[in-house]
Amino acid sequence: MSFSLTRKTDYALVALAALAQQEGGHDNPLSAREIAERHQLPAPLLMNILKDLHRAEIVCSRRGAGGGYILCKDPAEIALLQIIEAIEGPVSVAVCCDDAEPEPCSACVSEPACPIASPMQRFNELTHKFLQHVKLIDLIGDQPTLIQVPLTRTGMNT
Amino acid sequence: MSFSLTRKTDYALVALAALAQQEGGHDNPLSAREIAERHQLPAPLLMNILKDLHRAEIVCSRRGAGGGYILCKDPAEIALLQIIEAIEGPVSVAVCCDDAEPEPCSACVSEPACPIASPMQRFNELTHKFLQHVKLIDLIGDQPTLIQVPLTRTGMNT
DNA sequence: TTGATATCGTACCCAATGGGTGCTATTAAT
DNA sequence: ATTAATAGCACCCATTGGGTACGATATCAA
Repeated sequence: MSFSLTRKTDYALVALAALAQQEGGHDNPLSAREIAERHQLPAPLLMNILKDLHRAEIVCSRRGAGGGYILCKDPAEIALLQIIEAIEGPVSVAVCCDDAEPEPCSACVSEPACPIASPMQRFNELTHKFLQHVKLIDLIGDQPTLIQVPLTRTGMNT
Repeated sequence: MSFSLTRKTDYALVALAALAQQEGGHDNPLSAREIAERHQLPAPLLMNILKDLHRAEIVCSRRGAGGGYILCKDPAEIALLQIIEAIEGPVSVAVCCDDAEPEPCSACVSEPACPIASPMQRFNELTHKFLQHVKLIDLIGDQPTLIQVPLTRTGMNT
């Protein structure tokens, strides 16, 4: 079940698609409740999700009566990576052997040249680039998409 | 923490990398215990993982004394999708609105044209193609990689 | 034939976390 | 002032991923 979007991210995409289709721009925000009712989603949860999207500056909000959310960026500018990280936190695992990570994995402790490091780093790289290339518009727009993910070598410079 | 490989898949990659580097082919299998010790992984868990890889026919096994596992395919032929699915089960979520799924999601119940369907289907499509394009050799080999993931439109034929 | 070494299958346990709720504070329109 | 909305908490529960245990089976070697 891993390596798939969580349900919360699903909901986020639903909400973002709704916001993208909403007409009227800044003068016509869409409330969380409205979206929830329209798509039969649990309202309080969707509220939390929209809060997260707001914190990540993917959507703008207007409080008070008649308020709601609006998409403050172009759907072609919003990468899926942003959305996922807004909802679920940083996308990465096995950051071992990474400079940012002080604690190396068990394999690194014993091995001078950790054999996990590069495969894992490479895959994380790939995934990041992949998710950065996929934009919101690719998922809700009409045009077909071509994603190119080049993997330049890092580390393992034998 | 979602949309990342689980630790078990990490271990699987470690094991597969070890098997790929193993010399001697069918006459020189590598035991689970050997791999576990070499990389400081929990042995019983790694055994289970290798069992899964065997069930998925990614590795071949030889029982008994002097036995172990060998990579029975070319690392250029093994897609990451196979590995992940072998360890963690089918990679897909929100299969709603899919023919295979009898129970539609909440949104589909209410909406004649489910707005989630296509974004989710598209993303699953993308992810599948992505993971099919990434081969084991891409993660353990020396050459840089270029992954191209074309997304042809499906559904939503307005 | 016996023992040692492996995998094979299955069942089980525990901690982490994703999915979901509730409450209070704040902001804005009427 | 009242109502309608978001903002920020803190909390709960069921699922599942990470890890263990054990008995069965297969193979090599003495």
